[in-house]
Order: sequence, then structure tokens, then C-alpha cells
Amino acid sequence: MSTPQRDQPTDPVTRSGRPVRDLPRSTRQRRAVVRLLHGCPDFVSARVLYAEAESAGITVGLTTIYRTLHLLESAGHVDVVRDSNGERLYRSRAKEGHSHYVVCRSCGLSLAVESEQVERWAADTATRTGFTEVDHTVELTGVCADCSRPRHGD
Amino acid sequence: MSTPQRDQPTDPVTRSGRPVRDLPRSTRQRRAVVRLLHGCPDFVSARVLYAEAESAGITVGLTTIYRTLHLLESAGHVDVVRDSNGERLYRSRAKEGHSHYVVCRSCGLSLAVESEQVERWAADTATRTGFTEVDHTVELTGVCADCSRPRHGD
DNA sequence: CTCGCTGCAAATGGTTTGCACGATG
DNA sequence: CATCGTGCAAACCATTTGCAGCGAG
Repeated sequence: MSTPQRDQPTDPVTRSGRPVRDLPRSTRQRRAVVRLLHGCPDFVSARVLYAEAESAGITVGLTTIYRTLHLLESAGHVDVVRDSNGERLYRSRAKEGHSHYVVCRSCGLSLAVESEQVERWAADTATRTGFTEVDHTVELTGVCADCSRPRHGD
Repeated sequence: MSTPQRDQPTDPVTRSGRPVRDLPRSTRQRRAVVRLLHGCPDFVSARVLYAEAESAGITVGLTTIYRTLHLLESAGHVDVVRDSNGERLYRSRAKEGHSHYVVCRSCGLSLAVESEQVERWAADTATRTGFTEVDHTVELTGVCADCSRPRHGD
């Protein structure tokens, strides 16, 4: 029989059977990754973050970056997209809401776009198809105004 | 005069620089891949196709499947999505042009969904942001009605 | 002091490429 | 007959994992 808990249904436990109630430890590396991520205006890959850390004089292993990124992803603190190579790109979630971006194929510029319509559509589609827990990935790519503008003095 | 274009190599050329104008040769393997793909109701990975070919008694190398899939992709004959692992999944494009799907995270069932709203939103967003040649990727994942059905006796 | 965290290196696993042979047009 | 297509194996490469030592709580 089920026990009426207010905890999340996904409540992992350690090998010893102890529930993971503790928040992740606050280590220098994790803070560094988070800070570095906040400093990046656009989506970045784990390896770019690694390079950033290096040039910032911070010693962090690539492994740790990946693991921290996973943590942030699970906690919903970052937006994640995949580039055309299937690489994961992360961006610290600026605002509270879930947002989408239009990315320039030429210069990489990314702009957050209003997506209420899509959110509604996704929710609506869920209902219509009988699906639950519907999550969506929306990626817009194009050529930004600046890059599509013909250049004369170049 | 030189055309100051910055567009990406959307126009495939052979190593020799010759534009790909010739139709690809019609080989037994390619036909097999296409036929196999047509026979799959849902999205399949290259490796699944490979297995299908094998159990159909058709000898086709994985390499050839990948290459054929790329060909079909370039020609716009297939829809491509990425699963959560970044794997590419292909589906022969039905007659109704560009469509989107909602995929069940539990059983893999994929359903084409109406996406006019999204199409309009994408086009609208392009205008609003000044982006041109906007392309979009929309992936809906969830749990289908069948899989989310409550199980009794717990 | 204990258990989580870290990082190196090695493993994974999907996808791509080099190369020599075979099939197509 | 000249190319393009094919397939094997090795290369690639982003990401994950094993393992032993270190640090946070």
C-alpha cells in the first residue's frame, strides 16, 4: 500500500538506503561552473566551459563539468539544446520560465523568443493525443538580420 | 562578380567540386534501405535498419545505411529527430510534407501531430526577430495514454 | 570520521572516413 | 572502362564510468 508522502516520487536513496535529502555539497568547482555558465550569454558546450575555466585559472576536470551540468539539468537550472552535431549546449536559465531561442546559423547569436503559442500548442497536443507529462524541445535556427544583410565595404 | 553570399553549403558537391546533378545509382542496397524504411511505421535508427536488413536476409553494411540515410536526408525524403541520447532516428517522409511527432518515452510510439500553429509561430517569429531562412525542430515527448494507465494491485 | 566529490584515464557507442574491390551506367 | 558505391575496420569524439584520494559537513 502506498504511503502518502509529500516528497517527490523520485526520491533516490544511497546504497546504504539513506534517502538523499542533503543538498549537493557546495564545492569550489561547482560554484565555478555555475558562475562561468552565468557569464556566458549564449549556449555553451561542456568543453567550452572547460576552456573558460582554464583561461580563468580555475582547475576543474571535464568530468566534473559534465557531472555538474547534469545536476543543473536535473534541477531545471539550465536550458539544454543540441546543435546539429548532437552536442549538448547549456545555458543558465535566466528567467524563471521555460523559454526557447532562435539561433543564427552564421554567427551563433541566440535570441530568446516568445513562445506562449508553442507552450499552449504543446499542452493542447498532449490533451488531444492522450499523452501525459509532455515535454517539448523547440529549436529555431535561421540567419539573423545582421548576417543576412549584404555587405558592401567588406 | 562574386556573389557575397554567406550561405552554408546547402548545395552538396562531390570532392572533385562537381555539383551533384546525377541521380544516385540505383543499387540493390539503396533500394533495400528505402524499402525497409518505408516498412517502418515509426522512427528508426540506422542500427535498427541494419538489424532489419539482416533479418530480411539482405546484406547491407552499416556504413552504407548511414550514407544512404544521409542521402535521403539531403534530398528531404526523410524526417529526422534525435532521441534523448542524441541518436538520429529516421522516418520516411509521408506525403504531407513537414510534420511533427509526439513520441512516447515509455514505449516509443510516435504519433504525427497537427502543427499548423507551430508552423505559423515559427514563421511569425522569424519576421519578428529579423531572422531569415528560419528552420525549426520541434520534438514532443511524453507518456502515451496506454503507458500512463494506472496499474492496479500495487 | 564518513560519504560525497573530483579527476585521470579508459571505456562507450553512435557516426564518419580511408582504402581497395566490385558494380553500375 | 571510368566512376561511383560498398564494406570492413579503424578513427572520431562527445559523453560516461571505474577507481583511489581528497574535502565538506
